[in-house]
Amino acid sequence: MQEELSRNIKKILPLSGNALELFISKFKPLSLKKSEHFIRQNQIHSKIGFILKGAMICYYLKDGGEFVEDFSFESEFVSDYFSILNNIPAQKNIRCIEDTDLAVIDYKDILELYGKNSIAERVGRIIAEGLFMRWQQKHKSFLLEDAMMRYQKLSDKNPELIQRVPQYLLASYLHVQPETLSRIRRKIALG
Amino acid sequence: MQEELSRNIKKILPLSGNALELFISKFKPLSLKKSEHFIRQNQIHSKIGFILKGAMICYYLKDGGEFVEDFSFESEFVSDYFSILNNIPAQKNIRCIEDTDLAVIDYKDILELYGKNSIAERVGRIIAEGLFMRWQQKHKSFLLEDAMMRYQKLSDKNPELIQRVPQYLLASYLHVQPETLSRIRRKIALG
DNA sequence: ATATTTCATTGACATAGGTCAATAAAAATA
DNA sequence: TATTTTTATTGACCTATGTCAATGAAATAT
Repeated sequence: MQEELSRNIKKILPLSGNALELFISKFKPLSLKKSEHFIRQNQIHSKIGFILKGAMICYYLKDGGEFVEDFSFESEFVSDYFSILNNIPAQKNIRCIEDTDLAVIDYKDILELYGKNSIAERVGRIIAEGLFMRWQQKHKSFLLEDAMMRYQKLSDKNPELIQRVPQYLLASYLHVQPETLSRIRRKIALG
Repeated sequence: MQEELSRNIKKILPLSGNALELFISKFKPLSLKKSEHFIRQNQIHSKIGFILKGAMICYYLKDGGEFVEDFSFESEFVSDYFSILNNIPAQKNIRCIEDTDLAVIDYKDILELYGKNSIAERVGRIIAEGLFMRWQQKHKSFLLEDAMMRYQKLSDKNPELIQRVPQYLLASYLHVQPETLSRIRRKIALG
């Protein structure tokens, strides 16, 4: 697993040599079946997963309903980073929507790395900056675009996702009802 | 200005001694009148302001309309950090809604600091983590709460803001029309 | 101080999206 | 493969919120 992990991590983080090896060595493999949870709301945890193969969703539970916040696929990290940083129980759920292989690291190992290796601190900053940008853009799209525009942009930018994800979850992610997404799709299909 | 700035920065960033002084020394004062812009969409820039006194809004222009993303007050930073990090022209506008005194630093000075001072990198990480958390929570509230709930939580958490900001801008921030916010307020007042 | 402009409120009405129910299609399971 | 469960589509209807217009209040400028 470590070789595959190393190869994939190198692609997305500016790490090499000693720092990379030290980082990689802390990961442990974890395989989950479709519909199994990696993290559940209210659970204490500090784990961060890296997806080697598979697909997952992050969602909030509210009034018995699921509100999808995000999808994650190969070579992406999954965690409730907010709750880890604040040292509080998970605020959200992370569940597999396909059989999934993960490499899992504990946040305390990352904190240790921050102490040991000066490059780690910089990588931590760059990751956090990336997360900030991603979430700001997400908020921007909710502020400026309606559901149809969000759907069209998503299917332009990430057509695979549309295929890979059930439509009722995609609807939740776009913040409309499944019926509404179905009507949006029909409207687009007709032109 | 530097003394006042130093006092305020100390409150919000884990900086002291040399690192603090070095950081503070790079700021330049700037005073803007109500309705003047600090940053305009499409403009090239790399400045970050720290509000000493006053109030500002960040907003996007789309189809001639203003979409308010955020308000900022004393002891808060304002910038289009996204465009700075990506080295692209500003994506948004930042304008004073009161006469405002700023201390302004250029991002290149911060980059320099990252090289010189190991603590700076950590502060940069912590700031970015804070930004990530803030924007993720903002997105979460749009996903889980309606405009009335968002208004109520905001006025509980930040009653001063409600007083200080014109209602039509607050409406835009909550992503409803001014008429709708007016009706939300009436509904709440009646119970 | 007065005039002018901007902002907040309210009503009437239109419309997008939500809800509920039925059916069809697809996927999972036996 | 057959059966059952889950998901997608469609129609009818309802409710939220947007739009437009009028009025009054507040802020700003002269």
